[in-house]
Amino acid sequence: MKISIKDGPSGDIQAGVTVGGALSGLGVVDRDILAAKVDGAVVDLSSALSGNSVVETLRFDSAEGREVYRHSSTHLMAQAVKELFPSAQLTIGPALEDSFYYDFAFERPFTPEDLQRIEERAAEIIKRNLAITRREFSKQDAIDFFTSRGEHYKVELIQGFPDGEPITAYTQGDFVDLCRGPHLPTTGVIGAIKLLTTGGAYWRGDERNPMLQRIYGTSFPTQAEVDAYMARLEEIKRRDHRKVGKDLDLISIQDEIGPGLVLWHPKGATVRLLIENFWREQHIRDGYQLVYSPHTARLDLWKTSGHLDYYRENMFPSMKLEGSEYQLKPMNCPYHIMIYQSHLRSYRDLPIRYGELGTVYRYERTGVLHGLMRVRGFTQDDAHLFCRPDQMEHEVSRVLDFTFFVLQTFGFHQFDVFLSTRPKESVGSDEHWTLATSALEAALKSRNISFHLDSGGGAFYGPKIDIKIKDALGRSWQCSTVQVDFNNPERFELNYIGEDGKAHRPIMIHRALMGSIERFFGILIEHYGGAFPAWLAPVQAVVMNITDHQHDYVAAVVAQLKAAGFRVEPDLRNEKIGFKIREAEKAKVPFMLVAGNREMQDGTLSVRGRSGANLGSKTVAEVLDLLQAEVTHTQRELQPAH
RNA sequence: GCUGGCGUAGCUCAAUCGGCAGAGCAGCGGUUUUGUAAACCGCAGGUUGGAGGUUCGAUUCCUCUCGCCAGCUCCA
Repeated sequence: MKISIKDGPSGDIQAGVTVGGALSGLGVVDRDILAAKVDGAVVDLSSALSGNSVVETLRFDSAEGREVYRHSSTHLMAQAVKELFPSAQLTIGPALEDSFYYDFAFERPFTPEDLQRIEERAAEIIKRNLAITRREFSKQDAIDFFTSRGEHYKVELIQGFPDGEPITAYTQGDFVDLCRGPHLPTTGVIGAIKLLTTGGAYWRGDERNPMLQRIYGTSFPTQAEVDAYMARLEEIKRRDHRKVGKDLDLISIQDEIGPGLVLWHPKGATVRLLIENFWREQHIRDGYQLVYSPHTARLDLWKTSGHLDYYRENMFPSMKLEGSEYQLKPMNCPYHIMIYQSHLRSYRDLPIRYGELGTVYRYERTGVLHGLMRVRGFTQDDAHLFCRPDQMEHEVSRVLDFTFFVLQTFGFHQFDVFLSTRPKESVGSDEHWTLATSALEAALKSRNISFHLDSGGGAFYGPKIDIKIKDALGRSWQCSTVQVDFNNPERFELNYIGEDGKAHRPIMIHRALMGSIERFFGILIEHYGGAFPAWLAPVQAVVMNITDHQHDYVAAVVAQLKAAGFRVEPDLRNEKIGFKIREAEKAKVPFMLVAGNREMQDGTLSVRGRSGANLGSKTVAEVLDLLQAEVTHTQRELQPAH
């Protein structure tokens, strides 16, 4: 049979030879080959070739190769666990993006000491270099086999599999695991394994099921790569917005105030103010009308909107007042709808775009609260667009342009875009769903945005586009969302008078660019590690004197810089210059302006950039230009694309 | 909400077996007048998250409770 290796040789190979055999037969000998893709399917190197095929070799540099590598790593870890803790039962153990986990049914949580031992045992199993072999069972044989081994969770899994299809398991030494594969040829292929953490996880992800013990780990071809991965985890920890937020005195969340309720300290509030000012300016420029709405409303409003039926478990309890009930707002939409409703609208009025930095309150279960990322009171950068069906695609395109422009201004340049379509349970006609979904898709295509399809992932009231940003550490965060809503226009009986003199129902689009200011701020903190660009830095420069002689000079310079609109603070304390520099560095101030006698005589300042850059001596006028240039650097990006 | 872990000074952390709650930094008062990431001396700082219990005696052991952390589930 004819075998051709992708990007490699090809030739005749005897039928029935394994992939690995074919590779070596064609002279492709490479210990880094982990598995192969034959006619599109990822297979073991030990799998047999049955006919003419195109074989693509998979190494650690491909996502599929890494998946096989991590998957075999979970088996390696599971084998180590079974050897040390025979009573632990196997459940499932998949590969993640750059790590893996395995869930065990075990009578107690694993301790860090256990982890240490498991890791050592895993390293030992690597040294044993056990062959990893595939085995097929009939369903009944598989059930008998795993029952005899006491692996009751595996048996439950097998029972859920369709009848008649062969069931596969992989064996390495005494260890056998139910698994579809594929896997590495031997345990010795794994270079370095590192176990990370333990935690609880429900069987099949359902909180009514028993709690299993999950162990997370990672593996790489070399120890150096493991070390680099661990260093990255350290960096993530170092940038944690909860730590940086405290260190830089930006925000606090205090027991006395309540969980998930954020206090914005002056420096955090300064950054927020800058974000909000930018947001408002740009919205006005982009044709939005800004509105305000109260934090509470009669409960009836939430009955009409349907929130009481669909969202109650996420709402704060209502409060009684003067014989009626009031509800703290979990959403801004009903208010914007009521503003729309306050007049009879003409087709000429549309589109109407209402924007609000609207603070909402949602009851989140205690276990899900997380710093600024998940809170109970937060401000959405919300807007609701009311438009005619024929305007939908254009409006969505505008929102997309606006979103990318805003996100890029804040230093985010990588995005993952998802288009979510109709879920099983939904309202609205097929016609509406098709119209809206194709409008969203057309808008994405018109902007040449590549996206992933999340089939059935839409809201019950309409399809949506979600945009996830990637931060400096490559992590994804969901912020922006554009959602079409068929539900609210119906519930509130929204109308506009068309050209034909008749009432028509407008389309409503919900959208948020940053999502929540709290979360976005948390992401920004971690993205920049607290070192905000000059236009966002709460303090842009600190002017420091070397001795008391320059006291008045520094005070005068600060006054001058402040008058020019910059956020500048003096540091006139009786401290050595090294100490003042250290404090300003710790506070992540972009510029440190030092004045000694030399500078005072020349009317200059010695300029130090963040993290030690010596920018030399500059006159006060030159410093003003420098600061202006830094701020304008961002402002240049502020030109909307349309 | 569930499983596990943890709450000690503003911050970071000590305190042996249940036996006088301690250090560094920050703060305050002095000394020092300093050249690019930590000058020196002194002072002050605590209901050990909260409530109850065991005990001659509880930061330490037990119960409850509040909060935080990790994981699960859920989400902006």
